Amino acid sequence: MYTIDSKSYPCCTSVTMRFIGGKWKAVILHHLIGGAKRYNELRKVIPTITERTLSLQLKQLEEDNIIDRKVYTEKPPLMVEYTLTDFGKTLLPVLEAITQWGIAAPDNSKKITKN
Amino acid sequence: MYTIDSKSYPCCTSVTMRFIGGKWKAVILHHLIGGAKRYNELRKVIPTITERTLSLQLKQLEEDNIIDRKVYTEKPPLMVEYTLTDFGKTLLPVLEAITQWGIAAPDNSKKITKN
DNA sequence: CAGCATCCGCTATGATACTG
DNA sequence: CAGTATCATAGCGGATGCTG
Repeated sequence: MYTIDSKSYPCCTSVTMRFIGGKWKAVILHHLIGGAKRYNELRKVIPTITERTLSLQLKQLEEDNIIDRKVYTEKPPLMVEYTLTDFGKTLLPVLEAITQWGIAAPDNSKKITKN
Repeated sequence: MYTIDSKSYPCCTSVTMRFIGGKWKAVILHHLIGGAKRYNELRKVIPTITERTLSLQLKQLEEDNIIDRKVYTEKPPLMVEYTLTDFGKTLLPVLEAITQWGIAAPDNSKKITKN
């Protein structure tokens, strides 16, 4: 049994899902593998996420110390960059496995269409 | 861009999360890696899941052709076994990566307590 | 044993408009 | 540019009781 922020998780698998579960977190992290990205750059590569949701997910990832948020300007227009922390980088093998499966999946399931 | 059941997914990562995302699916699959398990066996190894949720998640995994449901009796008491399908087994590398990260995570983050 | 039925609150996600 | 505010909704997950 594991405890995170006063909540219980029954096994190691559920611990991982606590950090990268949900609809968007793995996708965001996937796009940060190549290096730092700005808020609007993330929006462009994930066109179906809304501003609000992206904002909330980034905040949570930052709280979990998986990504780092750096502000480069004092006054508008703002310039903010997001990068993986060292802890976040320990997720690389997981993200890689998730990505590879997603690439191969359309060949293995009729439900998935690539277009 | 990918399409599954008339919904759009912006990248391969989000496709994978469509199948194993959420709080429980990866946990359930993790416990099926070793072979077939019955409904109540799953409940025992995942004590914090409710009957209803386990039931719903199993149904969804079955619909996605990730697990197979076999009924071995005609009349009560019922005997039902769940196993990974061949398609489900393609998830093994992903589940393995998720599990390994969960095992190592408490050493890398102060937020996680093992007890 | 392996579930379904019902009710319900919470959280996640979304649409739109606005701001430092 | 990088968000926040507000409002709204859908689905997840839970509690309890019942059934073939």
